[in-house]
Amino acid sequence: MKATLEDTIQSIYLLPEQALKDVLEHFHHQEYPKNYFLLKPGKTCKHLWFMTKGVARYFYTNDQGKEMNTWFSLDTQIITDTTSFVKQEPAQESIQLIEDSEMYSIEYTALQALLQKHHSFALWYIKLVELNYVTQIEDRLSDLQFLDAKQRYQKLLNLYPEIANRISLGNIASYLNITQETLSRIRADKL
Amino acid sequence: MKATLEDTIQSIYLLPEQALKDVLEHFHHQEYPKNYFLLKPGKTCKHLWFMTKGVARYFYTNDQGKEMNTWFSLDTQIITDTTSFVKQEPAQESIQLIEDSEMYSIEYTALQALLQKHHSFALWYIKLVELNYVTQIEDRLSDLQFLDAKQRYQKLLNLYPEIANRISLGNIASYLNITQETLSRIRADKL
DNA sequence: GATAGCTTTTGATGTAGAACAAAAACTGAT
DNA sequence: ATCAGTTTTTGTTCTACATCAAAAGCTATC
Repeated sequence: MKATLEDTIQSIYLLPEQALKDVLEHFHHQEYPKNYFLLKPGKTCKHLWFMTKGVARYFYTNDQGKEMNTWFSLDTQIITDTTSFVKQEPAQESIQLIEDSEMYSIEYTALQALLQKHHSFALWYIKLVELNYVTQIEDRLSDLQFLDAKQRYQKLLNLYPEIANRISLGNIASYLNITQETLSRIRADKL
Repeated sequence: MKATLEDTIQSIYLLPEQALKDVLEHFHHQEYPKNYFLLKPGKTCKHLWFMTKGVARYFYTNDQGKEMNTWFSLDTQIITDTTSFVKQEPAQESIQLIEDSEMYSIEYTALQALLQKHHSFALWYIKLVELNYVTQIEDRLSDLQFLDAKQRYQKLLNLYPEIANRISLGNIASYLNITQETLSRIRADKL
């Protein structure tokens, strides 16, 4: 059974009926094909997306032109380039879909207006930022600091059991900050 | 010239007079000596601190008992264990002062009450979280992913020119995720 | 079912930084 | 000034993972 946008919103922080109605009117449903770019470097991130189906990857392109994944969003996650979105300044990373995907989105300006208009929505947004941005990033940070490649891979598998089927080895390796050769050896249990 | 607590608060997001007054009444001034622990693992972080003078380090103790620094706060920064504070669950890390320090603090419950009471304070807290937590952690995350030890050290020196005088080599090395031997060699320019 | 284009695996060699050990340089208290 | 404790430096060896190269396995299209 598929969660509705309303369920997702209410699960973050309960909004009174009036505010909820107003908020829902500012979200728009969209479908995008595999390989579509939600964000490219140099562009300012204008949206907060609630993905309902699909997969996205976040990546940087380094000086040698190599793409380095920093994050994946699977199915029911929130997507945005936090730094670009909150500061409304040009992004440095790309966000690209790696499956056909469906999502709801709200624009930065609409979000700001709703934050000013509804005290309850401001409290909702606090929960969203605290739980979805802060906690997630901190987790990832401590993984990078304390775990080796194999442990990071196992933790990723635990978090997203389907990841091995839906995301290519190269993309996962890049996220883990190791080469695909190393990840292949980890899978074959030679490391 | 020393910034007041009021200046610091207002620089994040301007509060109307009534809310500001109410907020200021819930902050308390404190002084703690060098080596004092603001937080120990297993304890829930109940405070948000605004340091006005001093230095703190954040660290984990790993299974082998080795302390690993994850962050420093110098002088005018905001201190808290974000994950423990926002979820009100036991912390995994320690926060310890490495100089005699002065700060203002507000308690979790007081903060929550103020968020409910003042719409403007909720908007203020959104800015605080967006700029002080999110942006900072994301920065650190991308450093860890893309820069080698020497580049990370140079960036740290750039950000806090006084750090080399106020924080020991061992503590800095631990933060950079390298051994003190390696940092010593970087300083001597042998790497 | 042959061809082309990806993706994954296997092998050999190289390197940044760890680990261990010990010396040298500070710091501070007596 | 002297001794004890801490912090920093120097030297050697070791290891996780990178890099380069090539083979093997998929998948899709005509």
